[in-house]
Amino acid sequence: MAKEPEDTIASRISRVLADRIVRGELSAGLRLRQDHIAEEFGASHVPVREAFRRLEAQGLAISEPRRGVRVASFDLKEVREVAEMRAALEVLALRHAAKHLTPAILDAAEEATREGDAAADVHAWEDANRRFHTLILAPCNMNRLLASIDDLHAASARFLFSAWRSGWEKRTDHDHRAILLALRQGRADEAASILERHVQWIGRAPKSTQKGAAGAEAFAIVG
Amino acid sequence: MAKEPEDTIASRISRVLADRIVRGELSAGLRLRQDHIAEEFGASHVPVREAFRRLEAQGLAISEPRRGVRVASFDLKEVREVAEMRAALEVLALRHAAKHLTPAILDAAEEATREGDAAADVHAWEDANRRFHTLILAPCNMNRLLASIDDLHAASARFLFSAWRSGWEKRTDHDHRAILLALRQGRADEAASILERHVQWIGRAPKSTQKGAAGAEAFAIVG
DNA sequence: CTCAAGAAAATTATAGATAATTTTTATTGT
DNA sequence: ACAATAAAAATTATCTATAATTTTCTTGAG
Repeated sequence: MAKEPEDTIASRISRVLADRIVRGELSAGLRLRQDHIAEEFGASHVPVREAFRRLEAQGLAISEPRRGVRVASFDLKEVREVAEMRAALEVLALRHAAKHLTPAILDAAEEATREGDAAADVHAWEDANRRFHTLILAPCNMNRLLASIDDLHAASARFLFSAWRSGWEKRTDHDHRAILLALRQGRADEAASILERHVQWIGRAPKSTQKGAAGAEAFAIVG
Repeated sequence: MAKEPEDTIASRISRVLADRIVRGELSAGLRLRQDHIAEEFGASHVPVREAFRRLEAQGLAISEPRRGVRVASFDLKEVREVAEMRAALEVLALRHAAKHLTPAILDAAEEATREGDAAADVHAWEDANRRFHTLILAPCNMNRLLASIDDLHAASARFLFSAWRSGWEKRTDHDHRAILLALRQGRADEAASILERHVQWIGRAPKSTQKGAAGAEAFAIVG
């Protein structure tokens, strides 16, 4: 059969831990004890430490010498920072990707949007959302840029999952559709400017719910 | 006396190796053998591996499972990618920093510009250049953004040092001065747009030298 | 003389062990 | 009861050792 995509234990551990942090299974500030994690994965602590360095670079954990590693905390200010970085970088990526977008790619992105609209829970929505963004940006063919955007997506998703307490309510993503329409019509600049606005909504505008009761705790979570 | 700023061996190794890669002492594609590096630093290979993970995240090294780590290679396409990312992110940083800039900071940035103009070699110039950018951007107070910009600066500097074969020739940085003037006069938007253009010159336009002999090998190296 | 097999050396990835440090718990004096 | 302090436990950072893999070297067939 095919080789496992990950050869080293360290990369597997870092991927699993990153996923747990993003999904909120490991909450902010929690101490990550290398021996315990090593035991859980049936490994020694050496690969665990390597995984830690990776999480650190992704901004998902912070490490203090001799005091160990903990899950990175984040506040609204940081969420906005990530949103603005995403806006800046995704616009750049889209500008370069635009000329390489094919109808097939745009169809796939439209399908991802539909899946997002139909998503039954926040995780399914996030998955479809990420797929949409990746589909229209990947053709820019700039690996470093795409890697940075990926890390920022993870940070966004982390906020999304942590902020989402109540049930999931389906809705239609008009921004995604507007972006696709503009791209189909060759209006790349307009697509980019919608994307820029779209991404910046994260953690920015208070969301007006039907009850209006959520108050200051509710934020627009899109992107 | 004061504690060393770096407590762990791993971070010291990663800093030294990063510096060597950026300065071109370790050339692209070179294999980094953990035991040799460990021996040089009088350490075991465990902290060396942790340093590797950090260099990987910074884009200065690439690692293939079981095949070791080598110094990352880079081509002109990647240099442009980095320049465009820098442009996007530095503009964002400057927009936020602008309102916090004091005359004292701008004076220090002007001094850095003067030092750059007077620099006797490319390393001194790069040092002053980086100081200029850091001075005017740091007040944005967005740590994640600043960390990303730092990594991109390192990549730019690496290209600068590698491309610079001939002797250093002094010149006056008009862009830096124009940015400072705009900032002093409260025209943040104009400062940002000059900065955007300024940074993108890296690796972009062929540089016209007095001899005209350098040809396709010469690129504008500023920023 | 070139090229491919196979042996030898080097190298990676991981485990297990240890000293130093930090955190937790227990203890004592007020 | 409470704070300060001392003893105990846990944890980190690092080193040394080892199995598995890759690279290099050697050698023999065509």
